Amino acid sequence: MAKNSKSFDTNSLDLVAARFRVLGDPLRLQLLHLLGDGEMSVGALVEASGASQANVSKHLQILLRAGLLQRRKEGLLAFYKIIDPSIFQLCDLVCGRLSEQFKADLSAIGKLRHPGQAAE
Amino acid sequence: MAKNSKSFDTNSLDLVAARFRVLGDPLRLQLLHLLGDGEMSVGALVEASGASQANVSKHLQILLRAGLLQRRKEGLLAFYKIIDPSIFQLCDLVCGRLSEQFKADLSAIGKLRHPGQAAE
DNA sequence: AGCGTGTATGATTGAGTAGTTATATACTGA
DNA sequence: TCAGTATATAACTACTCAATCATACACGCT
Repeated sequence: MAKNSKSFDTNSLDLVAARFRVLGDPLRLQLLHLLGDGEMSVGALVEASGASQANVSKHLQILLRAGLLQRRKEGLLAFYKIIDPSIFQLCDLVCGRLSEQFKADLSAIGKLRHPGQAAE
Repeated sequence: MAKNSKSFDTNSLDLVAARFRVLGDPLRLQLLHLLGDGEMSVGALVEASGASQANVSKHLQILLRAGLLQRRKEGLLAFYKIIDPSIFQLCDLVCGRLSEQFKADLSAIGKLRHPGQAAE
């Protein structure tokens, strides 16, 4: 019998957390977004992102090893593309939630100016 | 006119990445999962998670400041609860994707043992 | 072969942060 | 008031990791 009643073991939590951490970098999100329109070469991603070649390449490896990207070599060029576009659902969920929070925060700030009978 | 054609400015990417990073820690995911069944006190979370009181409290502050949790004080106790259960959709998406990848990896390993004309 | 281009990678540095320990704060009850 | 309990926080350590620089690797060309 398990010592506690958690329905997830530590290992699963680590895996999910690691996946979230892969998405937790602005440059990686930008690369994913750029690849949303289709396959691109490293050079094209470097130019479009404005980041250094070494840095772009390194982040592409991280996304590749995470199983989010696919790599195809053609002559000198390496083309990357998104394997499963469902990641964008993740980003959309986060974006939607963030903008909701912003709206709520703005509303809260508004209320601060009318501290009337705030029944909180 | 924007200098480039990216549809996201750097700031939005930072915000989304920061939100993903909040979810990128196993203990925070565990706390969120525990809170999935409803409001809990810090002490209860400490016991259920097995982590130290200081650590649990710190991670709760992170989730609180991120706008994922709500806090209610009752006497000595502090109760936390999830504001928007839609975060679990995020976790579900990630879990689903991860298990798909595992299945694919297993299948790939299987193919290694029959390098012949493996027709999947 | 050597040269040039595109991409990957090792070494290093610096920033961020998870965990611990100890302490501070807030509340309850005697 | 003081003692005790629940929670938050400060100081510290150790680790992770993003960015840069330099270099290695892979491929096409002449």
